[in-house]
Amino acid sequence: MQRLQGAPEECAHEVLDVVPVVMRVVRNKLREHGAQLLSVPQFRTLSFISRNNGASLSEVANHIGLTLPSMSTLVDGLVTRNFVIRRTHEDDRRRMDLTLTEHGEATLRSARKETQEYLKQRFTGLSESERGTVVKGLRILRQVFSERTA
Amino acid sequence: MQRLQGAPEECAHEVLDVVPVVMRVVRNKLREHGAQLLSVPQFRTLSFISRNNGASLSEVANHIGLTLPSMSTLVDGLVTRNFVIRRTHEDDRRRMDLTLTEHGEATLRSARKETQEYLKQRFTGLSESERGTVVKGLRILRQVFSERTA
DNA sequence: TATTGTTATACTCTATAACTATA
DNA sequence: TATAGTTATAGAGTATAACAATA
Repeated sequence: MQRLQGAPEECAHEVLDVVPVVMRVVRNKLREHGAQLLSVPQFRTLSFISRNNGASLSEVANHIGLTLPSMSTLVDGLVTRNFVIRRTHEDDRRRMDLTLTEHGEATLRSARKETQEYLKQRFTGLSESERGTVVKGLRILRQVFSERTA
Repeated sequence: MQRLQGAPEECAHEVLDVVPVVMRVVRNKLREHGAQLLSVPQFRTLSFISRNNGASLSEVANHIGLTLPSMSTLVDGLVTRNFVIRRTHEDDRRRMDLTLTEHGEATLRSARKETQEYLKQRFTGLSESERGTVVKGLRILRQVFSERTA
């Protein structure tokens, strides 16, 4: 079965098999992050808002891949925890402008750092070329799964 | 930034960035599976039991990476939906023997097929060599993240 | 009327703590 | 006493349906 490495079937199979396993490690690591534990969607939401200051709720929901009500609830939690500031947009009062607080930025930074630190360790056992393959593979996956194919 | 492809940092960064995106697509696809929608943990649990007939609850929990209570609840749902048979072990009456029903096997098969079918499509746009890279990268990831490092 | 967001409701996921049954 | 599982409880994630406010 090693010979169909280039087949779409094999890609599909490996994705279904491997991605959930990696995901679980990432989730557990993020959740360990001291008192300020973050779920994966919370982490991703903070990341997005940090990169897109003043984003609207719809924009965030769309990017993260949640429905609007789900994102509304999620952001609500982030506001309560003082990670996010939510104000109505000046011109269009239906929209919300989302930005991170200082505390939100700091939490995001340290959560990202801790998690990456941990993941990094896992990769030190590999050869440089193996790591290169991992990075290339993931970049291709990002491209494949970022397209809004619905 | 393209030049540090072989660095552990870059692996960590890509994992944190890309894996959640792919995961979401997989989850949504699994959940679309007709009336018999499965969550990712449910799907993985059915897969494991199918491959390991008569597995105990602890074994399943351990493999999937859930706590025993969480797995107990999850399996409870699968039993209710007639996907799984749960009986006490003959010799050690503390243990549970888990097996799939015919219906469970069939559901698993068709959920896997539909999801893989969908994922496959996404990969048809790639070159054979790109797909090879994806497969190789994922196999390395599996190896890295299967080790019980805690 | 169309768009942006929130609220209500309901399940699943998940953990920790406390418990029961068996060995 | 140690092991295998369950039950109780609680918070987060998520969806759909119904609603409110603004354009």
